[in-house]
Amino acid sequence: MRSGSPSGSGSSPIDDRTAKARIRDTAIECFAECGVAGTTARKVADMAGVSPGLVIHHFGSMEGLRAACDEHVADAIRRAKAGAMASGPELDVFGLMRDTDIGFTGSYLARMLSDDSPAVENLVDDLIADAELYFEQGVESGMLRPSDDPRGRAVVLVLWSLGGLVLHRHFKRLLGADLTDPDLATNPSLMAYMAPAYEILGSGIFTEALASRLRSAATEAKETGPERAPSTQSAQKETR
Amino acid sequence: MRSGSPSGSGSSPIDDRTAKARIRDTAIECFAECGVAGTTARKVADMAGVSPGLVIHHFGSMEGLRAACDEHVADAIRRAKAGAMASGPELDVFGLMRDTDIGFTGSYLARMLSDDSPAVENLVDDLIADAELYFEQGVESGMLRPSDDPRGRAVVLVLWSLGGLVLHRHFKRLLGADLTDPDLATNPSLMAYMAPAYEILGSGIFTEALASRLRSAATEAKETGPERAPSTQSAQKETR
DNA sequence: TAGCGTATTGAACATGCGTTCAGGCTCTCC
DNA sequence: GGAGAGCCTGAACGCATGTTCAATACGCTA
Repeated sequence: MRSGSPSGSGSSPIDDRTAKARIRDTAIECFAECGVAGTTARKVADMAGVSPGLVIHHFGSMEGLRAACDEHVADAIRRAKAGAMASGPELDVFGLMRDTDIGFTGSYLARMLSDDSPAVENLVDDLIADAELYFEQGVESGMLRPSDDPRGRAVVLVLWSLGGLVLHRHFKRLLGADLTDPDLATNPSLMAYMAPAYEILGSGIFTEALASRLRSAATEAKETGPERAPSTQSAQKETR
Repeated sequence: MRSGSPSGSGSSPIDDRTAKARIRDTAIECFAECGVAGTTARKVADMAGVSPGLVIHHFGSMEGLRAACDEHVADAIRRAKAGAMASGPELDVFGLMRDTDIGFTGSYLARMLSDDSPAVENLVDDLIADAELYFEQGVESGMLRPSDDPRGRAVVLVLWSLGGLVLHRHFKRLLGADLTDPDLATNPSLMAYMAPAYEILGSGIFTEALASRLRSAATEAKETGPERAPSTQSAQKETR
């Protein structure tokens, strides 16, 4: 097997990555496609063309490999976002992966978001902080409506978007839109998702009649005191 | 160990479930808490107070157990929804779990949604069909705005909601709202999630200025022809 | 009471896993 | 040229897993 040493002459245009980098990239692909449980050291080793022992030698354990992948993907997304931010703020969070050039970033993130991982937690926190900033700028420039709870709105919108990414299989099945497509930016099928999403974000779904009813119910609930803690839903369920 | 036969006199108020039912319920709890990978036949058997062999004897294999749990949870949700529908349609999809009295339904669903499972797929399809119906009724009664794409809107809203359920750990961490709380209906902390959600669904987040800009960009894109396939985002990214 | 079928056990099996380790290979530097 | 360091292999180990199976306990029917 070829050594793939980075100190080589560079005459080989095929694959000049370190074996360690190759293992990491392969693992990201494998985690994204098979999930954490379906990814074994032997499978990664086979796909990367190395021995199982080398996987452990470079990353200490499978947990270490997983952590390295988390960090690498989080960094890639952060870099992409930083680049996007430098060239102008964005108003939406749906195009998170747009500028990330690593193909499996979306699928990988989709897998990892539902697990517990410090790196992913930090990434989510960053995305929300960024979104809150974007939204603030959007409000100032008159593009976005102000919110009673800017942070809450950012959290809900980012997590809805990321949740949609996690459920990308269902979106693909139901709308034909693949949110993890590496060529996200140029994929026309994405419109099946974006159009309804922008409709909702554009004007909401409630009519003014219902919205005012909900508002009055909420204020009423506040005045009655929080100990009754009636959910907003109760306003809709008065027929029951 | 006690037999737990269902043909008993019924004098034992402790647990009159069949061993098979006990295994299934325990497995749902275990799948919900530890995920598919973390759930082993021995662990389920221990928690249910039976031998590992009995788990396989009743369900054929771990895959069979998983399928039985899927079906059971899907049925429970469907039953709850049917009951709710009989007493009046609901306008939102956030209270999906509200009437489901089995504590781990929410957590279980959150785990299973991101995997592939025919039972869960059917359930999602049903939820979306129901939501589309609810929305239609809401439009007719003047509560909801009509949509250019009613099905697309239903798909996006249901999957955003379910995606939020999958990411419940992040919601809990960031807003303190636990979407998988068995006592969802009476949980006041849920407001931290519901308030921003209703704000977004109430009036959207775009101002009329941006909305009209997006609309004109979309029609322009349609007229230019689909072969260029510019995404809606391009309207926002003209500074880049 | 005898017989039968189901429920249940606990020991066993094969498999695949993560991980370890002794050793070979290939560079680099003295 | 020789020594050393790092990369890498492949066989091995111990372990946990899903599953099988013979044997036992129980409850119902005749």
